[in-house]
Amino acid sequence: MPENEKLSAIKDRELVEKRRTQMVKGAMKLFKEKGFHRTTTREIAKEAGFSIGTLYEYIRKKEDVLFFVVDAIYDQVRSRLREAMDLQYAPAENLVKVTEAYFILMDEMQEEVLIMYQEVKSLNKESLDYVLQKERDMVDMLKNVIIDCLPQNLSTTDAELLANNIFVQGQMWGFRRWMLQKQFTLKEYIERQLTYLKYTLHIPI
Amino acid sequence: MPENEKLSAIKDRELVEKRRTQMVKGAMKLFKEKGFHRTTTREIAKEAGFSIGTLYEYIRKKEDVLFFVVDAIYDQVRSRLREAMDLQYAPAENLVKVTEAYFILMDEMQEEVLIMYQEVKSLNKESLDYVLQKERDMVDMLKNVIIDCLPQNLSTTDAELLANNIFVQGQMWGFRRWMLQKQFTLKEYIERQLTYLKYTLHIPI
Amino acid sequence: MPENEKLSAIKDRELVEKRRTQMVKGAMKLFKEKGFHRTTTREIAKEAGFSIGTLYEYIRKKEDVLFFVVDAIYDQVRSRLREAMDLQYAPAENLVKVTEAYFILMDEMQEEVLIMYQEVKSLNKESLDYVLQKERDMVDMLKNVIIDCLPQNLSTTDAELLANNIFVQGQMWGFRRWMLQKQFTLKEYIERQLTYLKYTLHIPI
Amino acid sequence: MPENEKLSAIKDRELVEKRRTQMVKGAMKLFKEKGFHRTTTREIAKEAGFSIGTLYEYIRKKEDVLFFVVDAIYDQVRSRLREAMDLQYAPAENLVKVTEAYFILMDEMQEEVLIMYQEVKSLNKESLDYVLQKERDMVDMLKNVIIDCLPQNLSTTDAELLANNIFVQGQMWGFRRWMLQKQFTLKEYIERQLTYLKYTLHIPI
DNA sequence: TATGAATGAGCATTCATTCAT
DNA sequence: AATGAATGAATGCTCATTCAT
Repeated sequence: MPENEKLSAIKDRELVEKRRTQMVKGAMKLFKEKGFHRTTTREIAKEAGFSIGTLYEYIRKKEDVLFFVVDAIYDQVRSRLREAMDLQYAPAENLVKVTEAYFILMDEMQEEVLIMYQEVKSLNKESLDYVLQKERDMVDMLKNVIIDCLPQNLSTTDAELLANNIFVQGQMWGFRRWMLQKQFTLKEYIERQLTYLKYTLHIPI
Repeated sequence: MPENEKLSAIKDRELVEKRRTQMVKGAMKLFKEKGFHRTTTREIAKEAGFSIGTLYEYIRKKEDVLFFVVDAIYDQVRSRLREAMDLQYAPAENLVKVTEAYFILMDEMQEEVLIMYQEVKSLNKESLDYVLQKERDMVDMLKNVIIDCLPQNLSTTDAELLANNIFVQGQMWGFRRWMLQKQFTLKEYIERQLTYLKYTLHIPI
Repeated sequence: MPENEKLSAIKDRELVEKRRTQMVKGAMKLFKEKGFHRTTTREIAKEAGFSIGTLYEYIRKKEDVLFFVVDAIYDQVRSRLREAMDLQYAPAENLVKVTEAYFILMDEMQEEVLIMYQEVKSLNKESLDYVLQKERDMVDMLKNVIIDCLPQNLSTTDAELLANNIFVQGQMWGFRRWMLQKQFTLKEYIERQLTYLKYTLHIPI
Repeated sequence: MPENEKLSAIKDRELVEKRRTQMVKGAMKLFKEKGFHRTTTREIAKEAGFSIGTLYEYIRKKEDVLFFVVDAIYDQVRSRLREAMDLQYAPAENLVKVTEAYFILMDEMQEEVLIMYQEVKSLNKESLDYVLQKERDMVDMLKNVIIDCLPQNLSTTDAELLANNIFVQGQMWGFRRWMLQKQFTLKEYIERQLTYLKYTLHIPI
């Protein structure tokens, strides 16, 4: 968020960070259980371990909590995705490793991803743009990994679309769990999706 | 909805149907604009063309409106998907036609699909199960079309997963429009996704 | 208030009138006791005899209550002032009678006048303009009565200023009661102020 | 204020004085802009140049700030009025000079006078009495000047009432500015009011 | 059947005041 | 003396739901 700084009346930056962490942790739990709209600011404050008055020393509006939560989720996903990309392999192997890591990550963060999908619309335009840019960045990371494996008949534009496909396939493991997780184990799911991807990219199985 | 019947105090079935149609139409418009939580029952009644008192003759809780809306969306998608499947072609051709039709449909119903994704969590367990069953049915329809084109190395389980992939790729055209619709026209999007699908299914381009 | 109509969600005009009367009566009592800011909307509703929800069916914001109260006060003053002017006397006599009536009126409405003086600043610009116009109208009424008694050396501009003087002298009987009402009875106060006025206008005592 | 001393926990009298001056200056500015109720203690502290904690070292309740502000206004008016009275003229001339000075003063202090009129009711009884006594003192000063010009047919009681009239006419220049300052310049206003006063007191023009 | 006035629990947000440092 | 983080009671306002007509 651009004017991150102005959001809090508290001067001690470290304290702000600490309280925000408490807040995000508490709010995340509640949002998972009942969604943003059904969670009250009082509940958030209580779950975070401080009073409603204190909560409002660190935010201006309830919506700010949502922003901090969504932002934290994105950061978490991104940092873990980066880790996976730091291990350098040969292009095809790298794609497999990164995709696997991403799918495993999405499995672990199912609830958080659901929050993003269902509540993001409650953010204001500015926060939304900010957050969507983070998503674009992550897709770009995936895209670059794909580009390294691109066969001659596919372009970087294809890489972009395929990155989106993988991205959404990772998310769908969580938000379609009622359908997918009855049919597949995570391992099976990953294997099959990777197989389809390899066919598409003409990578030998 | 299982106890569809109990929902309304009104006896005249036709009237009930008429009022529900009005209600769904009005509510859909409002949900598209501001989501379920931000829409009030008063607004729904007004948009539907009757009073708040009358609205409550046809529902018991605000949530019922959401159910009717989501149900109507599913029915709409399903019936249009059926139409597309009624035209019989050779298996591979059929898959292409049905997928194309589905993607075009998802393009037209972007807003409605967004409602489903974002508000479904507000349904109670019973309604949710009912609605998810409809989604399963539709995935099954797609799955069957895929099965007819399945190469030897893929199983019906793969068909199921691929059906899910297509299903979500259709939806993602709408809910990731901020990313996809800047890069692709609908036609391009469909062509590319079909190409990847063909590679996966070993259908010659 | 210009868009008086839009202020209420209730359709029955008569009921609106009735409820507003209740509301104004209750609010006036509370404002006299503790002022606008110290009075809560809940107290207003209770004093008016209905629930907080009902109160908000008849207003949009707390400030609207203040407007209705101030408006009612002005209307009351104006209508009683009109009555006094309807009795036709000779010019000088008329001025005396009207001024007397006005002072008596101000004595009776001390509390209400205090509300006007102390709370009017809480009205928004539009309401304030509307209300000040009413005050101008009343001053004009007084001015016209004075004009009929004007000696040669005074102009209509003087009449306007003298009208303002009388107007404020009437109000000051209430808001400076802690000083004036210890020294003078109302009768004495009126007599003396009239005497000074007669000297100024060269009316023989 | 009677227990002026008890109000602050700070021992150093000079410091107390300095802080109060800062506080009054800042609060006055804010009260002019938005009134007492709409100004928060935080804003007052900030405008005064210290922290909210420090503010509360020099007051006990928010209301105390109002008292200090009103008290300061009264002192300012009184001291300037005294200055004007120190220049000794002949009685009639003196009255004119003092009244002129008072009107000019009221013109300069319009905003402050408005604060007094509109917020004084928020003071507690004790502070109110204290403050009203100051107003009485000032009226007395004016009264004495009038007494020196009194014609035979008017008593000291008349002098008191006429002092009140002048007093309020000075204030009304500010609080009825929306009406008066469109019709008159300050000079015109003063001239006319003085003329009426002279007629009343039988002072030759 | 239809209406819409009434209700009040519930919510986000504010702000005077305190107190440990 | 000064600071500013913490508190929570208080408040304006909303809105799903009911029910008398």
